[in-house]
Amino acid sequence: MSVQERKERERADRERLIVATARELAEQQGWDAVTTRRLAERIEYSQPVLYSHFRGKREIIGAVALEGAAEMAAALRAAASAADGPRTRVTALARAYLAFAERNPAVYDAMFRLDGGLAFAHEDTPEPLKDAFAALLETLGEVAGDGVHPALFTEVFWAALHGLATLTRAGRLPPEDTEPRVELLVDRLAM
Amino acid sequence: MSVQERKERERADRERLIVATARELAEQQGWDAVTTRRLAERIEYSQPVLYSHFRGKREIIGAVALEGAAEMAAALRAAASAADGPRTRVTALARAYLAFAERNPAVYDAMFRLDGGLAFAHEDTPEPLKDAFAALLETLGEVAGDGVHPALFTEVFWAALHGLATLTRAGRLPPEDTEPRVELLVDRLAM
DNA sequence: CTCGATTGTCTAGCAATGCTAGGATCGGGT
DNA sequence: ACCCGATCCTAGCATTGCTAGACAATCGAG
Repeated sequence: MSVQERKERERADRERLIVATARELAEQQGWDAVTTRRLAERIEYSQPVLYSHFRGKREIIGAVALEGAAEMAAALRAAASAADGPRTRVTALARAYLAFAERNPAVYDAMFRLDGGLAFAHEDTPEPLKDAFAALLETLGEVAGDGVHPALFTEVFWAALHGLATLTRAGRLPPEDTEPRVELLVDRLAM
Repeated sequence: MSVQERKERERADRERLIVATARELAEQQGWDAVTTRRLAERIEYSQPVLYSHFRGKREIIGAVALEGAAEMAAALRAAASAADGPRTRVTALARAYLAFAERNPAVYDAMFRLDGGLAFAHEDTPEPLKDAFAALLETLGEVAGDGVHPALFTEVFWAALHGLATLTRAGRLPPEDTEPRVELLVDRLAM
């Protein structure tokens, strides 16, 4: 039985290696550079091995997205818990969100821009994604205001952050004024 | 001289045909289905003809984006001018923006999601893009509030709209609650 | 310890993609 | 009528995601 366990462990290790390598490569040279061949070469296996772990490239992107979602949730909670007072927490949360997007552009793309074959807003939404939304909700729910559904408020606030993140990264918004944008957003939206 | 003029006219016609066909195909089957071969077949020319008009696929996407930007600017202005009172105008503008994104998903993708090789927020930003932003600014500048730079306010509001549009289209947000989201956004952000 | 079977991995190849070189063909000007 | 240039197409390249089939290593049974 121990033999089989070792094999499973090795398999799991290799799967982690694939995901980590894909992420690394994407952060270094962009997702376009993440081809199955290059990825296979980096992990020092042949291409078909990838397909014994994942159904295809999409699933690899999805795996990176899930890993990123977990990290993001942790980062958001850490930032929020370091601040006190609901509004301060919201500001810290917003800054942490945008900082995460800026520091991990490839991961952010995997989560929200690319098609990782993940389901959202459904029953079968993967746990890390639901948890990342929950992390937002925890802090944002406090400042939704009377008569406003916390989830709805969180969606709107999240959409605004997502818009800022993507438009900035795509060069649609000059990056210098990020801070005043955050302040304006929190000032107006949070009650 | 007339011969040359006719040729130029025909060339311009064909270029419009290429852009229109690319857009149509993208709206019907998504941008993934817009391959140079399929596109060439639809316009009843061979592939290399495309490259005598555009440097590559990116530029074709860019052309669709510019066309879309002009349309969007017109749609936004029409919606805004049909409403009176600054806040009502903003609501109308927001609805028009999201409606445009929903009705022309491929065009919206070309404008903001895909890489069309266009420059933003620079000197050399194409006119239609600057004009679309101007259309937003005209209406949103009125409700920026005291001491808030109209352009900055417009950027934030735009980012929020963009976030709602993309997250909804990507299935990240359930589409039913779009209207209350818009109301919340206008309620809080507009002064 | 040996042998068959199963499991795992790689080589080789497919169809589709964006893009380009080279030759054929058509038309206008002299 | 002829030539020359513009215009267009056939054919092909390298790269992509993905897969079939051959090969080797490993494990369990006798």
